[in-house]
Amino acid sequence: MENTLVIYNSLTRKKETFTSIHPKHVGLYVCGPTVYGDPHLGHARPAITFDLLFRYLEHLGYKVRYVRNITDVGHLEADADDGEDKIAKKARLEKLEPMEVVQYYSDRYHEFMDALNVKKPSIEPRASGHIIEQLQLVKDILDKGYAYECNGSVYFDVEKYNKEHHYGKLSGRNIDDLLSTTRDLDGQSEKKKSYDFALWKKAAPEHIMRWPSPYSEGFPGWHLECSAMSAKYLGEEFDIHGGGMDLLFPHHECEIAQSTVANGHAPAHYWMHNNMITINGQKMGKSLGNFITLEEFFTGSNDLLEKAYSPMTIRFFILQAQYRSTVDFSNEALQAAEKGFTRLMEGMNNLEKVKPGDNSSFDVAAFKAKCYAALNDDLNSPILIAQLFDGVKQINNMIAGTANLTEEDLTAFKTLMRSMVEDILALKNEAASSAGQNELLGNVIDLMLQLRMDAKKNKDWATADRIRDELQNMGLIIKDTKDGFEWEIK
RNA sequence: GGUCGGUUGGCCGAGUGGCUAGGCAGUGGUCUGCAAAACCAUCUACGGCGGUUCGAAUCCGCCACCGACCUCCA
Repeated sequence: MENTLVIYNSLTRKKETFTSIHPKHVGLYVCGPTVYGDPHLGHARPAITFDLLFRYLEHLGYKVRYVRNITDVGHLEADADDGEDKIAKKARLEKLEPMEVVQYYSDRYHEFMDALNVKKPSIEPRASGHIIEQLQLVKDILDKGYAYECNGSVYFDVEKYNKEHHYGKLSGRNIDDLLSTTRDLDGQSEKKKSYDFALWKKAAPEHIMRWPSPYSEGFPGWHLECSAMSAKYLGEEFDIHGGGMDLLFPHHECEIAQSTVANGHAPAHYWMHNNMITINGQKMGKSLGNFITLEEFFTGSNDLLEKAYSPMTIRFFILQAQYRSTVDFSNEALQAAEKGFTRLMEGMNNLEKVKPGDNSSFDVAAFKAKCYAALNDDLNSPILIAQLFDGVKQINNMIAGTANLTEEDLTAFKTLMRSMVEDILALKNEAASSAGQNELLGNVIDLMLQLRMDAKKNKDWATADRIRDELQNMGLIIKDTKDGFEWEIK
């Protein structure tokens, strides 16, 4: 009877019933953005996926501590052979302080996440603010003998670790396969094995972002921040670790190895990975240069876009696919999502107008059970949305008088629809909010349309049509309804 | 090359061993001074070849194609 949330655990490759370590509390860690570029559609996917999880867990009554980091240090440039920090490189190009770049893109990220109605995490720690914790972790791993120092850099000894643990258990790899498939990278010659990874990296002379350490002036390794910060804020053992599928290997694999050495056990019980957004069947990503930024979506300023798409359209578009499936971008799909979203929002508006009847023509409890069943099955948002469209159909039928609910059932139905749409999927009516921003303008438009109604009553079609056409030319959408009119700003 | 995943109707996208996914588009209808919008109804499907089964798009095998990871990536 109680809600039983089942989530797909990447670690076991199975759907598992979710049980939190501490009753009624959930620790959730999600890999956040690297702030050296404008947020794009790919960033929206994990943010929205785990926002849904965050909201649903809270809805179920859990107290959730949601930690999502900001990576502002550390990652190596793929095409650069100097091992230069990404952020430092961008900073030099733009003649800015690295922290200025970080600040700018962090703000941009937050701005667009707000637009997408993504709830802020409980804690948003920065890698650069946790150098001490990361250095402690390096020392700990060194002391335990699972790392070695070479020319001021410290590397994790994968081979040694693999003797007692399975390095690759998350991503389904084994150490022998890795040997033959790793490429040449900077510092490869310093490492004992190509699959060893850096815990601390000595900074090249031109490197701006650097911190003192017992090993060298340098910066922490690529995967260390998440191990350090998750342990700091959620404990050595926590419930759920999330992130994009592209982080599964090596990033999360390395995290597991580091944390396992430091703490004696693996960090997270459940690992969740959202799939990628594709464009023409290919992953949308920075390295491929085929990404569309969120700003471009919202303004339509990209050649690939036929028009602008609102934040809620993007959110709905992403929620229309289950998080473990790829979503293929196309204008056709976006426009379909836009229309579907509008239909859902109109249904929600109509819900307010529904009057109770003497009996109930459909089963609210069964409908409710279907909604929860969808969410409980590994956050199956597309199924939930399909159910909600059934709800919309019922709303419209009730307005038309071909369906009805008793007062008690109607109250339950309204509560359910609102909590699903507004609280859990976090979709909101954009048209209503934009009109509400300017009361004076709204009143003027209402007056004009009232005059049009009068003209219609007098069969003065010329005046009626003129008012409609001119308002439309100004960018309004005018809709006649049975007993009046509706309008919105396009 | 290794590992993993996918292939559903015009498009997107769920799911399941036999019972309508849903949205968009299309078609028919209702409403309407006209138009738009809205609402109602409705058609087209499960990559190929074998196998298991009373029955498979759903399970198994093979093949084809696509993608992800193996390098920073959401």
